[in-house]
Amino acid sequence: MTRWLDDDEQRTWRAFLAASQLVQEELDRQLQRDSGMPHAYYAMLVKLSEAPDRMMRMSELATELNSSQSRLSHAMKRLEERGWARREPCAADKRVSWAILTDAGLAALTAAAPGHVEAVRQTLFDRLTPDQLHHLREICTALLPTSNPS
Amino acid sequence: MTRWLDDDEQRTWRAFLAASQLVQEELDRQLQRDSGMPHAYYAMLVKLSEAPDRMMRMSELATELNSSQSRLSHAMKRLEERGWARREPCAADKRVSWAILTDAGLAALTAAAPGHVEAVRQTLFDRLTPDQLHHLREICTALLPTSNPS
DNA sequence: CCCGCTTTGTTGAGAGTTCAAGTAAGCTGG
DNA sequence: CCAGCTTACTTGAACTCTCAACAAAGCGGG
Repeated sequence: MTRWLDDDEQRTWRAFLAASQLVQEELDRQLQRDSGMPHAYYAMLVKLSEAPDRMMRMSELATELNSSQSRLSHAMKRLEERGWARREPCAADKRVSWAILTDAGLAALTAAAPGHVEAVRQTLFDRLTPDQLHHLREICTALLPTSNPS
Repeated sequence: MTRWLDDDEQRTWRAFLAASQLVQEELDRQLQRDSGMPHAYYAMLVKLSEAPDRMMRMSELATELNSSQSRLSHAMKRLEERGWARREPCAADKRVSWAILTDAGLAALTAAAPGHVEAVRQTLFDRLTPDQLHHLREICTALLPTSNPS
């Protein structure tokens, strides 16, 4: 007995799918084109830049980014190759790697940020009313796992 | 003069990003795990199944799926390998390929649908109130290009 | 008619993601 | 204390996606 979607639900679902894909792809394309990095890398740079001493444990970074450890590990390898980040072993717990944002990485982030923010405005904020933005935030918060500790 | 995001906007943006990634990844994972196909393939099967004679031109399919032609072409190759679809040249316009859903493809879709719909309910509909769903639909519609013919 | 532009679609290389497997280190109960 | 479970992270293979380049067919003005 499948609980199929009715017509209204279908339309809502497809609109949500299309809109979220549109935004993600638009943002990814902008960053790739203008700054030569995918959005996933940008997010890593942001998180690291906000951390004390610009460093975080790999697993902590993965958690905050809702990323798999595998993905993060591959991505960090690329960031290291570009000189945007480096890894250091942790003396206290030898399983742990510290991910550290380098000066070059911070510079890359600083260079990329204005164009990215502008794109975010154009694809999201400029298209919605303040009321809609308020609703959107509540809706998205409701969808996130921390708000649904079932 | 970058129009930076204020604190409120930051939170809205990050919530939206996290929520839309969560839903997309959850749905993709469910389909891959239970039916051995990525969500992109599922969407192709759905569109073809709704088309007259279960066939569409490649470019039309790409447009409706908001997909690049390249992506669609690669994906269609896979679907053909699995026997879920086939391509036929169009006599009227020799540039065109018809993408056609096979019986096996329809069967695969039919088998995958219940689990997918259940996952959609669990990750989206069951977590939002009717009011929120209404708002969500309007918000997503506002984000889509057809509603912004600037 | 035909040269050039557009449309339709494919292909290959490069890059990112996923999944499963593997390594190494910390922890825990008997 | 040590066997076994868990945590942290890495690796390689398979797969998808993107981008640029390409081919082929329609189209349209001179």
